[in-house]
Amino acid sequence: MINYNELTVPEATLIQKELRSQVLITPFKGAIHYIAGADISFNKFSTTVYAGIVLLRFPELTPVGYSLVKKEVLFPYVPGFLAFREVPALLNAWEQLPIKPDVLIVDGHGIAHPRRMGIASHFGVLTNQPTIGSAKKKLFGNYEEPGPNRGDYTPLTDKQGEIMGNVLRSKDKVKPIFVSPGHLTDVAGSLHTLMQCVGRYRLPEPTRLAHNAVNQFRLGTLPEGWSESF
DNA sequence: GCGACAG
DNA sequence: ATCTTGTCGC
Repeated sequence: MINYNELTVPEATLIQKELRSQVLITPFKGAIHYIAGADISFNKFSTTVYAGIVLLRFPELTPVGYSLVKKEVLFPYVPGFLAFREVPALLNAWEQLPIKPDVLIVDGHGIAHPRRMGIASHFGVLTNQPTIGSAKKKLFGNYEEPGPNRGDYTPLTDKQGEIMGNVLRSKDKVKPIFVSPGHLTDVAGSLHTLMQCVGRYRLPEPTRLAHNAVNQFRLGTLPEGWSESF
């Protein structure tokens, strides 16, 4: 694989345009037995990132274990190019998983991106894995504010009216989250699956647990590697 | 030129 | 993303 650390933004843009043709937006078939959440944590001004993937049983959402990996990253955070900063470390965490989930939820957007290549789509294409993008803020597109109750949602569209994903109120009266298909699933399917992952918090369980895990890892409370004890 | 801008 | 205490609303 290409070394993302030495890329320029123009070069990264070319890679996104190439990968874009490989993204497959199609209804997800089959049952989901395992689902996972991926996230990254780091200290401000540091080049060390702490990546993690938490595996859960589905639909119970009971955690099975987590994969934690530390890595040096030089590519800076540039809106629209998050994948070049976080994907390398996440791939290492992915390789370390003893069981691959049927679907992976990534913290960021899927095709709701200027070039349809958000981090969830990027990771999905590289691993040939069904992925869903779940972000806390909009990156690209237009939408109407969804209703105030849990479960209310509105479409996120591009400048041509094409629906890229949905804006979902995951909890009563909290800021909505942005859900879009990454790879090997579609807009309706990604929303449906994600809704089944929302518990009593704003963020879906896979993402929330992954966020907790990488933070504990960064702070030295959890060890690197694969572990089944929480 | 101006506003927007995942983590 | 991370750093942070109290504070407002349900």
